[in-house]
Amino acid sequence: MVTIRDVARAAGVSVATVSRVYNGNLQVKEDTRKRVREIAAEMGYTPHGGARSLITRRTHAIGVLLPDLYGEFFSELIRGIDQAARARGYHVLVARAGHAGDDLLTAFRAMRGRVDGVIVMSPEFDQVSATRGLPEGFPVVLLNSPRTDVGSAHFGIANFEGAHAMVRHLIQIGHTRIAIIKGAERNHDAAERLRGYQAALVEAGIQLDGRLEIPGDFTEHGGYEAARAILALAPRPTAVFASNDGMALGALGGFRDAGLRVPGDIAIGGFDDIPMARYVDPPLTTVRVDISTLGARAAASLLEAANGNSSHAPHDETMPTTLVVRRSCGSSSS
Amino acid sequence: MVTIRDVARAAGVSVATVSRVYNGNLQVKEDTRKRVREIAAEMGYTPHGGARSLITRRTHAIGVLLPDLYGEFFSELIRGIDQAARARGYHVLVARAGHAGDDLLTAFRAMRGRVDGVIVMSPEFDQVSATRGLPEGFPVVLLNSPRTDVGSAHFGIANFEGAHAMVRHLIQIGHTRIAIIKGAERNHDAAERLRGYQAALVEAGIQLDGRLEIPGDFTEHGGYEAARAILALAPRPTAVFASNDGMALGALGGFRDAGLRVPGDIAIGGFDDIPMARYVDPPLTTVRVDISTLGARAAASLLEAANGNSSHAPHDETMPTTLVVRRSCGSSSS
DNA sequence: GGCAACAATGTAACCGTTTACAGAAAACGT
DNA sequence: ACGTTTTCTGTAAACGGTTACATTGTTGCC
Repeated sequence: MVTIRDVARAAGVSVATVSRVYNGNLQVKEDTRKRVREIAAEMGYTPHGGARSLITRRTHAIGVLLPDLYGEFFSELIRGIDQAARARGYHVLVARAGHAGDDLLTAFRAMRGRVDGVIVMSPEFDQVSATRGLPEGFPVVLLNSPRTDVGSAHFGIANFEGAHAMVRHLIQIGHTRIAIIKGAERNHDAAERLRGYQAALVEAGIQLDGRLEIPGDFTEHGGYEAARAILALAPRPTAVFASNDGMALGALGGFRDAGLRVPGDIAIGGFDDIPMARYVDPPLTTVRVDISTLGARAAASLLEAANGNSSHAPHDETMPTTLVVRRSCGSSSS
Repeated sequence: MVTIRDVARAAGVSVATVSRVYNGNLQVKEDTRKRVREIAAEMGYTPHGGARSLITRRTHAIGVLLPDLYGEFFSELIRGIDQAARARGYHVLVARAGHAGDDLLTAFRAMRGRVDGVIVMSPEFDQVSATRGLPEGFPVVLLNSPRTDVGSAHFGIANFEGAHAMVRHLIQIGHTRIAIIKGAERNHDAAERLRGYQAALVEAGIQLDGRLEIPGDFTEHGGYEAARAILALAPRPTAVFASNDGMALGALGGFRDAGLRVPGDIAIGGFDDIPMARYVDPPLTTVRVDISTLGARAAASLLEAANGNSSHAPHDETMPTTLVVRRSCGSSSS
């Protein structure tokens, strides 16, 4: 591996000069610069990023800690983050930071000295506490987590509003007995969506009924199971709000296997608007979230903080959601 | 930011001792070790990965260069890579290495000193050449690229065999006039799938017809456009093999918009078996590829090479594919 | 008690860069 | 010709760790 010293020796200059050439420092005579460039190219020299960042204290990379790497939600998120990062000349280090206790902390440690800041998504309440005891002043932005004093910024989704809009829509088209398939326990997004559901019902003067709040886990399989639980209810709900599209899809399968027609016999609404939502039969009414933009915004905010431009106070941004009406609920004209 | 020297001073030992404690070196007395650990924890010390890797020459990270970060193919790939990497204590650095000329080379340079090896996916023929002029001995595994002498290993998909099996299936259930929607130009996977299609036809004694080879670009929109081109053909093909599922979905929409029934009026087959394939109506007959395993295998191979265990000669592995028959082609019983 | 062997720790060189500071050479004004 | 400034280049000290080697303190053995 050829180092800056090898190049310097070959070009008959000092390492400082070579370094200056590579950093666009103007204080180098034109022909010296040219000679160094040529020799370096010839030798196949590439500056060692690690060494450089040791002294400059900038890695030009940001870390992303995610609970999971599965599915379109994350691919969209990473896409948005990468896009914003690369636009500013930054790289992206991705890692799974599991659900297990100190997993997050371990991942954090591993990133020390490798990244200029971290985007953390840890929807589980307790994990955020693990974020404490991290080097202070280290830029962190939190995604979809309950607001805390940790982190320089916080980005989230309008879970409450989205769920609220969805359920209000169901009520508007005539449903009064509406079940919800809840998201994972101790998950912040899930809790907010449940709140939105309840608020919409209360506003419409509909009595809350705990039996209509079916446990779920955000997986397709969980949705399928939930559908069976719903079928056992008497009287049967006429509509179901699944806390995410994955579960909505599972429930769709469950109902169909039981011989019910959607939306004829039972209406279903989801949340997220994953690309698949448009393709199922019937197409899924759901709540759209622009995930890649969420990621891009988070990355942009992180990089601002990392570059000291954190002029503005701790940032807290919530991405709006929009209701996307398709056929799985029956249109309002039905 | 607290360094190893701060800890050493506070604990009244030398930096060497602290370092030894953190590297599990046994040559440290039990109570010294304990004291150092306590003080370090109290001060919130975290070893600086960058500094460490400078001298150890191991970063415990691998880089992944992808042409795109969009869709389920990549999310699955990254998931597999991350899984294999983390199982061995490695991290993953993801970057888009665009289609533009020397983009790949730039990305490569940026990774120098940050990763122990790189997984490169560059289905475009010409890009691989850019891979030359990289530090020799640097572990690189190529994904879905034409075989070359570059890189320590090569992983791919059985594109030819998969396409061949798909088309043979179409022939078996009675089709003789079969169109193909081709993949992106100059793309290796696309070229192989086309070869598989042609071979299956030739084997069945069916005359090749260039007009049945519709251009495509692997996007859903491209599939939609291709469907319109196919409808203009006379006589109309009775079956279409789309070079990937995205285009198959687009074509499905195109045919439906034109009032055709699938598979009644025209059969469609795809390639990849993205999760969505199961959910569309009718469910898509396609060729399954285990993408996350592909990623995991590639990562495992890379890490072996990076750790000098490259006992075996340059590795070349092809992931098998399996035909998944669903309803979009009509079953063989039809 | 003296000496070898061993265990625990310290000293300092090194990894590949950047950059403050200093020195040399060239250009300038008088 | 000479001092002064300006431009270019070199020297060496960081950055935060690891590790070969040297040093010190113990123990075991005769």
